[in-house]
Amino acid sequence: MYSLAEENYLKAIYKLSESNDDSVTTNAIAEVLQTKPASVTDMLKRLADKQYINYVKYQGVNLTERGAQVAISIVRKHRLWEVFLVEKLEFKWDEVHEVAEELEHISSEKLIDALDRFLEHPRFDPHGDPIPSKKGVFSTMSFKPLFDLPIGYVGQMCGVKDHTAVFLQYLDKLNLNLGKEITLLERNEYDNSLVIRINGTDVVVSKEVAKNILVSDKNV
Amino acid sequence: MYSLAEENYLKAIYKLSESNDDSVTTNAIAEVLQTKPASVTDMLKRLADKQYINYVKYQGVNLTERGAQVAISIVRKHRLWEVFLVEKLEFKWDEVHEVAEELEHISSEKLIDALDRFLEHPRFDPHGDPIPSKKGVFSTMSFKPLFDLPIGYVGQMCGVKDHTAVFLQYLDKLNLNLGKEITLLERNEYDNSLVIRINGTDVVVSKEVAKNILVSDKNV
DNA sequence: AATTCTATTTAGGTGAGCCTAAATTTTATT
DNA sequence: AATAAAATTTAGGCTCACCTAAATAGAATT
Repeated sequence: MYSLAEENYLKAIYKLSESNDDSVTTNAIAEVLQTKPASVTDMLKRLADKQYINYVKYQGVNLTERGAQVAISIVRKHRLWEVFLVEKLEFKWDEVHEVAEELEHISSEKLIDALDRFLEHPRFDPHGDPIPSKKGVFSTMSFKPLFDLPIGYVGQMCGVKDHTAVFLQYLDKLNLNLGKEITLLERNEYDNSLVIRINGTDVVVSKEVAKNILVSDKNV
Repeated sequence: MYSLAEENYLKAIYKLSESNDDSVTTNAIAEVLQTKPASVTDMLKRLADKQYINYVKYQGVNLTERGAQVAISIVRKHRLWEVFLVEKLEFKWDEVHEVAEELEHISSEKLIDALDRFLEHPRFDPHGDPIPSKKGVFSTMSFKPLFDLPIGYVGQMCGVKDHTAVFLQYLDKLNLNLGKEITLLERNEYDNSLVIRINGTDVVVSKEVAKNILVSDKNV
C-alpha cells in the first residue's frame, strides 16, 4: 500500500520523465507538486527505500518497474474517471481535472475494472490522451501538433497538449472539439499564426494555440 | 476543509448518536474507528476547537449543527455511491461498503450533484437506508423489523439493519432482496424463529435474522 | 461512605510529510 | 582552474494523527 503523498510523487515523477528522458530533478518535482525541494528530498529517500525509484544523491531520480506500475495505474484511473465525468455526468472537458485528481486515488481494483467495462473500454480520455490498459499498455497515438502540418492538410482533432481550463475553454469558443475536422489553409510567415477551417468557418489561431492542438497523423 | 480523519470521526459520532440519543462516549468512538481511546480524546479536542462537536471532559460528545452537516453530507455521498455501484457497475449489495467508504470522501459538490442526477435522485440506497437530500433531509421511513409484525402480515422487504457481507449473502441465499414480498406465517414460541413465505417458498428464519430485516409498515 | 472497577484523560513519544535556514555539491562562467 | 551561481541535501522544527503507560474522574459495589 502507498499513501496519497507517495502516489502523487510517483505520478509527478512519471509525468516528468515522459517529457524529458533524462532523470528527473528535485526542483522539477517540487515545482509540479507545489512544495519545497527539501520536502522532495525527504520523500525521495522514502520512495527509494521502498524501491519505487532509483535515487542517487544530487543526480535525480527515475522510476523502478514497481514505481512505474503504480504511476501508470494512477494515470489509468485518472483518465477513466475523466471519461466517466464527461460521458456520463455531463461534465465539460475543462471541468474534469480537479475531480479526477481526487478520484484517481480510490484504490479498489474491482471498481476500476467495473468502471472500464461500464464505459466500454475507452482508449482515450476527453483530452485525447491514451488510457493505458490494466497491464499498463498505451494505445500508440501518432498525433501531431497542428502547427507542424503542411498547408492543405485535412485532419481530425485528436487531442490537446495543454490541459488548462482556459485553453480548453478557448477551443470551445472556436468550436473545436475532439473529432472535429480541421483544414489547414494558410500560414502567416510573420508570426506563424495559421488560418484553419472548422465546420466551414475560417479562423486564425496563433502559433501557441496551434502547437497545443493535436491532429491525427495519417503519415503526411 | 476537513481531513479524512476528521470526516471519519464526525461520521462515527453521527452514527453512534443515531442509535443512542445520549451523548456519545470516547470508548464507543474508539471501538467504531478501531483506534485507542487516548487517540479519540486527542481528536475530540481538535474537533471541539473547530466547533464541530460539543465536548465536555468525561461527559461524552455530540455534534454541533456544523458537525452534523458534515456528517450528513458524508452519509449522502456514501449512499449515492452505493447506488451507483449497484445500479451502474453491477456490484452486489454485500460488496459496496468498503469502496463507498473511500468514495464518500471525494469533496466535489458538483460531482455529487451530477451523480445524484445521473442516478435519478434515488431516495434509498441498496440496503434500504434513506439518502439525505442536499439540504440534509431524510425521507422518513416507517420500516419495522420483520420480527415485530403479527402473524399473517404481508409486506415488502425494504431494508436491513445489519450491513455485514455475511448477513447480506445469507439473505441472497434465502432469495431475499429489497422489494421482495414476505408473508409471515408462523412464530415458533420456543426460540422465536419465524416461518415466512418468499416467492411461494416457505423458509424459517431465526430471531436474529428477523430482527435485522426491515419491512414496509402500512400501520399494522 | 469507602472501595473497587471502568472510562477517560494526560503525559510523553512516534512517523509521515511538510517547513526554513544553513551547508554542501554540481554546474556554469569567467 | 578558480570562482560564482544554482541545485540539492542536511539539520532541526512543526503539525497531525496515532501510540503506551500512568494518572484521574466517575460509576458500581459492598
